[in-house]
Amino acid sequence: MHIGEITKLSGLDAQTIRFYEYQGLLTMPARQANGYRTYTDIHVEQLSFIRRCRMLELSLTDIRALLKLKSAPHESCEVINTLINGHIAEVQARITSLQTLEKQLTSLMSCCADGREIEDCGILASLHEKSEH
Amino acid sequence: MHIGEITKLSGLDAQTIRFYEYQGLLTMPARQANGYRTYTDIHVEQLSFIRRCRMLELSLTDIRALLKLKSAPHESCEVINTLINGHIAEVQARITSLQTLEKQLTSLMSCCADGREIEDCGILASLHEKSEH
DNA sequence: AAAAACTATCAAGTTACTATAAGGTCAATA
DNA sequence: TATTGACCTTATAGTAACTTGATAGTTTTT
Ligand SMILES: [Zn+2]
Ligand SMILES: [Zn+2]
Ligand SMILES: [Zn+2]
Ligand SMILES: [Zn+2]
Repeated sequence: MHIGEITKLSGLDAQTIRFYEYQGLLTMPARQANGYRTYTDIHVEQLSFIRRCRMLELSLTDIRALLKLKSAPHESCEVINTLINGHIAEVQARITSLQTLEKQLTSLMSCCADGREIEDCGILASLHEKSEH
Repeated sequence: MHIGEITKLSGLDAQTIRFYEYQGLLTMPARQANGYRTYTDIHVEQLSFIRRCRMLELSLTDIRALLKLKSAPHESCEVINTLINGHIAEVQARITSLQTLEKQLTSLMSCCADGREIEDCGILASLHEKSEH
């Protein structure tokens, strides 16, 4: 199949698919005499795998690592657990950080009321305060 | 003062300060005959303001908007409230999205146990599943 | 005088695409 | 047959906000 059909099957943009190929995440497809790429079901599977990983916001580096591990089927899968756990930790840390941010922003909002002029804006004043560390 | 001193006062890297100048976020400092930038207390204040905004993860575009508003002190500050509220909404949406992600990743982790070989890894199997939409 | 510290500019790398440009190929239609 | 339109190709640049590196000129210290 050509690239147009695999975009439909995989839900990925043609440019993105070529990009993954360039990044070494996708087995190189065969080429026709005219230069067109020819994909197989294997490519569909590979792209589905990548897409599922991306929806979990795994980085392309992480995905590359997973793909490499798949080629060593008899090693321990502990590395995979470690990778996913590391990713979970990143996500949790980011949630915590954003929750702190949300509190700060909400508190900032409470510094101002409607109908003020900009020179009296409590939000701007608060952003200008010297206090910190 | 030179750039080295203002890095200490502002907590920002010299390159970052030059970058902000290039981005039009910072009043252009005077130059000495040798080309060295000369900063004043005004620049320290401007950089502190930018830094505080960045710690709240406001974008440089948002900061540019805030700086522009400051030059119109008699307009209503409603736009500022809108900007910050919009930012809060972004943060909240991202938190929600990451919490969903965390659940999915935790559920993924439960698909595998220690001591398996990669070909039997439940995580990899799960990432390969066709089910979706 | 030589070395260390400071400053300058410019270019490239980071992430994972996305968009644009310019052009070759193919099938169907007028 | 000519041409339209859909499809494919490569290459380049842009996104966000820096960060790193290269190269070079200036000032201060030893
Ligand atoms: Zn990760
Ligand atoms: Zn206000
Ligand atoms: Zn924002
Ligand atoms: Zn496993």
